[in-house]
Order: sequence, then structure tokens, then C-alpha cells
Amino acid sequence: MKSEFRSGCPINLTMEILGDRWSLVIIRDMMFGNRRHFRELLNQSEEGIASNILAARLKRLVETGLITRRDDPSHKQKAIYSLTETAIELVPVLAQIGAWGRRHLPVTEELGVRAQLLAEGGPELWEAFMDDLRVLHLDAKPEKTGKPTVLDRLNAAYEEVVDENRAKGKTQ
Amino acid sequence: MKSEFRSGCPINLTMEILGDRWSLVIIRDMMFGNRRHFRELLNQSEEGIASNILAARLKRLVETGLITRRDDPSHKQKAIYSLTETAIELVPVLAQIGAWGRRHLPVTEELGVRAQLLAEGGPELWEAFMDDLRVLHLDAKPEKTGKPTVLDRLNAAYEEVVDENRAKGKTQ
DNA sequence: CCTGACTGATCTAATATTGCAACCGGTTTT
DNA sequence: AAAACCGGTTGCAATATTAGATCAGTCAGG
Repeated sequence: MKSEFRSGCPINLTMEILGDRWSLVIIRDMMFGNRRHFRELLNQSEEGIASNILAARLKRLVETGLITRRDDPSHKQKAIYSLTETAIELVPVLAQIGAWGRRHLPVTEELGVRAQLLAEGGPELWEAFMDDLRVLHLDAKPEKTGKPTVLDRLNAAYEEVVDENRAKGKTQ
Repeated sequence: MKSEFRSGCPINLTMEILGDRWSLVIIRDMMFGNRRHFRELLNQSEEGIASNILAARLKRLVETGLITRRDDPSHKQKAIYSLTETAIELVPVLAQIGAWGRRHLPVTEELGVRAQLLAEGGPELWEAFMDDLRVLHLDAKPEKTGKPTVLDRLNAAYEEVVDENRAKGKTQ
């Protein structure tokens, strides 16, 4: 029973699981965009992932325990992909990656606003977001707070920036 | 002047820069192992990176501004690689990745202890570590604290575990 | 039943990346 | 002079990635 990993270092192990061009981007779309079907992930992909790559990654992510796949009762050929607890706990990683990317790479304003809010909110907001994701993906019971979900807040901020920029753009 | 990136999303951009099997592992070795030469990175690699891949990644990391390369005055053919400020600011990302890997993947005790300390230390320790790295890689002036550097503390903890396990192993 | 759209998935063919081992000319050490 | 070390480079086979075409099963509307 030899390990298939090249070393037991946490960073190396994470790179063996997630160290590729697409895995984290797919998880991002499931997490922040609530994409749950193959076509949603394929056609609404900001970056234009190829269908066979998407299929291969989804299969791999299921095998590595980051997502689950179940049949969609509304359509016999449709599958619903959900994040597992393991993947949901990537929220702090994605938050830090987002913050770093926003500081050092040519991030557009619209697509950077979610990262900004997540960075400003800190660990407390990350926990609330993870709780929201557990409701959406793991059938956890929602807490009855009056507040909108973190996901709603992030998307509202995104839409706001989009609207602002559309208004500006029209005057040019 | 079109962008070469597929989208302006911070997570996508980071994956376009760092989304491969080796880049972060090389940065890890430079950061935590203070590997500064090609052969150090090649021969002391826990995971056994191939020389051509290492050469290609180093070149790419220089191009993307994550590391710099300068001649080693002690040896005409030797080069010294250093982390840039941009790469040093990956410390929080690596800390979160390490914490996640330690929770969810088969991390060995020795190689996990650094991640544990970094997670327990939190943002305050990360900042101190980044200051240490600025001294080592950017020629920043060291602060005159009586305390050992974070790097020394991490490595001391690692050696301690190695010694413990060696002692245990001998009785078997 | 027929149509047309949508589902997840598969195939092709061109290109890029990866891993491995051998090799290179120059430099330093012994 | 010989050996070891230096930062790579090269050739080669295997694998990964890509865009685009295609597939059969399923569904809703007529």
C-alpha cells in the first residue's frame, strides 16, 4: 500500500489535488456562481473551458472527494454537482487567493469586487459564507437570520458595479 | 493591446500565473527551505522535480515577476534566485493552503508541523514571517528583536519532530 | 407522433506540457 | 590533471489541453 503522492507536505499534496489550470476555477463557479449543472459550468464560464476538460475535471473532483454528483429528479439525464464539506472549507484559501490576485494582477473592477468584500469581511464573513454553502450544497438547515446570505450580498455588490459601469459606458 | 488573460477574475488570473503542479512548490522551497540555487532546488526537492521543468518554471516565475535572478559573485556560473515582494505576499495563501491540506489530506507529521505553527500563529505570525523574508530576499534591514526568526522557529519545530520520530523508530 | 432544443458525454486532430535520462561547456575543488 | 559541481539543454515518449464536431437520450410544445 504505497502512497501515490510524491511527498506528505501539505502544500505539495494540495498542488497534487488542485494544482492545475481549471479545478479551482470550477470550484469558484460552483461556489460563487452557484453553477450546479454541466451546461451551466460550460456555457456560463467566464474563461471558456472546453467540454472534455470540464468533464474530466468534474470526474476527478468527484474522485478526490471535493464534489459529489447526483441525478437531477427533474431531468433523467441531468446531474447535480455539489460541493463537499472539504471543498467548502476552501473558502479561506480562495479568499486569500482572491485578495492576492486583486493586489498584484490586472483584475477588472466587476470581477474583483467579490474578492474585495471577502477580504474586508475577514474570517468572520468566511464562516458565514461557508454556512450558506452548507445550506445550498449539503442540505444543512438555514439559520433564521434576518440578513441576506453572504452570496446574495456578494452578487448584489457585483451587480452594482456592473450597473455603474454600464451607466458610465453609455455616455461615451 | 489585448490582454493575454482569459478573464479579469482574481482567482482565474492567479490560476493562470500559479495554476500548475510546480510553481507554488518551488516558491515553498525558496520560502521555507531558503533554497536559492538551481541545484539546491533540484537535488533537495522533496518531490523530485525534473531539471527541465525546474528551468522552465524559474524562467516563467522571473517573467511573471515572482522571483528575480542575479549572478552569484562566488561562482561565475551560479545564479541566486530571490523572492520578490509579490511572492512574499503569498505567505497568507500558502498558510491557508497548508492548513487546508493538513486537515484534509494525508500529511506526514514532520512536514505538517510548519503548517500547523503557521496556522496557529495567524496573521500576526504571517506578517513577522514576511518581514523575515524581506530581510533574506530583498535586503531589508532586520529588526533588532531578541527573538529568533520565524523561519528558525519553524525549522526548529520540524527538526524536533524528526528527532522524536527517529528516536521512536529506533526501538522498532 | 414529430420537431427542435437541451442534456452529458465522446471523438478527432493539432498543440503544449510533462517526466526522464543523457548530455553540455564552463568552473571550482582536490 | 582529474573529479566534482555549476546551471542548464536536448531528445524522446507519454500525457494534457485545446477547439470543434458529433452523439444518443430526454424533454416540452404542437
